[in-house]
Amino acid sequence: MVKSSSCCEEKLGLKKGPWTPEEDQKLVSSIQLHGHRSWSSLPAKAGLRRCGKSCRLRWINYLRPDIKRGNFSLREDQTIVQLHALLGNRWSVIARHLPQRTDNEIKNHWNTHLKKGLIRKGINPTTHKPLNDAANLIHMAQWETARLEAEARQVKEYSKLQLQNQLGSSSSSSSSQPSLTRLVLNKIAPRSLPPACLDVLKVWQNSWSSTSADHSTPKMHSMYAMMLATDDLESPASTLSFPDNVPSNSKCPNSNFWLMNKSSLSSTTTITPVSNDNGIMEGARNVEPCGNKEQSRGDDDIMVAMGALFPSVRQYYEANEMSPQQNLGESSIGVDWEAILDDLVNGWPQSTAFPVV
DNA sequence: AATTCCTTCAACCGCGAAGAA
DNA sequence: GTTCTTCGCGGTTGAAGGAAT
Repeated sequence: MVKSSSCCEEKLGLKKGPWTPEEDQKLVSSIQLHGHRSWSSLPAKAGLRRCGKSCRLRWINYLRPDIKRGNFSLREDQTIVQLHALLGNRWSVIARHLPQRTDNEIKNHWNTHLKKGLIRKGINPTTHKPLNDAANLIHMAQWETARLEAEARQVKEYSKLQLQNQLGSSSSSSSSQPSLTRLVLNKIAPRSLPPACLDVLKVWQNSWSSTSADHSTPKMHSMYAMMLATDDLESPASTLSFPDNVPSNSKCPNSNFWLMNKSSLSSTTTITPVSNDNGIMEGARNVEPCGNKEQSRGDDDIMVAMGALFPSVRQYYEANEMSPQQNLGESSIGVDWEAILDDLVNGWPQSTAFPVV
């Protein structure tokens, strides 16, 4: 198969394809000497006729000294499957929890081994639910319905806001305000309220109640994993995303849903949902903050979504005067996502069962 | 032994995000 | 505020090698 050439190699005559031992040696020597702060200038320094991108990939996926090669252990397989159930195909995030493995290696291992293993066991590798699970299809449909309703309401709400803003500020020219249509088409609409999570919660509640009857095998419902695996409670199919410059009056009063953002995260206080024996999320527990976590947590968006969810969940239950068992405990802003994820990987919540290969 | 089919995984590509100019 | 450059990510490809016919 003939691939189209990338931007650089055709013009500059750069080499592509498998690396030779000589090229590897040049790359390693150069990185040892100069580091790799600028991949674009590295090939020239190293005397390589490769593009910086190719050098970076070769180093990260193959030459880096802290890479563990060889077969994946059962423990690693389980970790990958569990994280995939939570995160989806976010290989780079998954790779952070397997420090000696690269995202590319994990991705390949998933596609060649783990995915097939799940299918053989009758588990949908995308949803991590049993294949041909009629109940799951219903839940998916409920999820999608809730999402569409929430998005429609958000657009409607924003339409009102736009109108109010335009009427209120005669100084702002119409051209500086993007049209609603354009906003929708460009997939930029603000968060308006009530938050989408409340729609989601209805679905979620149903999903829990439908499974909680099975006391002998409490399960973490896929809806939960699905929610975790989405950014800010959007479903994987969501077409909306949101800018940060939403007018403050469009945000939810009496809810800290919107106050939760990446910059608000700290490792001081923690909140984690806890399942009771019936698999119902019933409270919070504190988790000791992790030690020195060098890696950034900022891009773990789903963890932000998770943190954003629980205060709103609690409020939803309180507003609906639901039983204390279904409350979700105290809200807090600082969340130690590393600890939560570690807990999940290491078997928490105790009463929930992830699909394991 | 020759051929075809299948599996694996290193490497490439395009895209979006972030930062610099 | 806009344009350009660089980086990082996820999806995909295709060469190589093994298995099946």
